[in-house]
Amino acid sequence: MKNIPIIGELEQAVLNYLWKHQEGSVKLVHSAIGKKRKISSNTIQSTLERLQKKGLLSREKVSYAYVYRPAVERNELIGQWLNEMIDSFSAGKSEIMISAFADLSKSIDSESLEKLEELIKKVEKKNA
Amino acid sequence: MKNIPIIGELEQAVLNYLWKHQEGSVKLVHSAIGKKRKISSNTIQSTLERLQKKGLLSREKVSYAYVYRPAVERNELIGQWLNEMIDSFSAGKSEIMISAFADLSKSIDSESLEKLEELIKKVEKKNA
DNA sequence: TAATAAAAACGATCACTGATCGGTATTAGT
DNA sequence: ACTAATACCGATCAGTGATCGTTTTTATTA
Repeated sequence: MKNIPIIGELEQAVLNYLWKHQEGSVKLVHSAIGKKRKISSNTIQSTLERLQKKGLLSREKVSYAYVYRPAVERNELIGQWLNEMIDSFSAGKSEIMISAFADLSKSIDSESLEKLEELIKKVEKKNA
Repeated sequence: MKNIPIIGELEQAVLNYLWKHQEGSVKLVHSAIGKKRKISSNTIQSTLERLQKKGLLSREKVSYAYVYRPAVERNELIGQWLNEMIDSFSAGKSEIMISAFADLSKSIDSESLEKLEELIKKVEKKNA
């Protein structure tokens, strides 16, 4: 649960692909995002391996190729990362929440607002 | 407004110090956090310079030493990072907000909850 | 079972960046 | 002008992401 790894640009793209498509082999991922970048299959392979070592992907051998899958949810990852950030800057969680919200609120939809309100009510009741 | 820099451990500590104390010279910062780490004044100095180059600190010459100050608010910085993170993972801002909130809600105080509620109401009115 | 083709594993290089510090150049007071 | 404090310069070292060529493994099939 320690060290949330910071990841590079290609790693990010690969993760995004896998979050969207559930799974992928070296070949698939290379076809999807490697070819446009004109990088070799090997580069994709080592990127997948790196992500797996970091615990962000899991893999399973199917026939004689690995199939990689995300080992963490996207939101979970961002949440952990945010938490780590907040802790290392010893910032107040509530304040961050609020100021982040003020920033993001421009692009938040009314449905989500309702969900947030519900959550808040729940927490308030619990704390009462 | 591009490239928000990721920062190292010492840089973090230095930033934390300056956020807490408003300002500091090389000497001061070194006394406060450099000595414990048994690192030279120069190391602190180049760290301050690096942060300044990144736009996270400003500085002003007082007599013949620089005084460094934070150029960004802590919350603002974290907010920007969070935003960048969310964008680069093309995640839905609303969902992130909600799931992050669910995570952090355990440690959020009632005062902050009220603030959040107010903010939400404001946004709702605007969107109405 | 031996050959083959596909994929994995290994390891090397390169670039960038944070941490670290020694030495040299500046500069503000006396 | 002299001196001490400080800034500036540049060098080294370590970690890591990106990149790829080469070697090894392995599942299939001839």
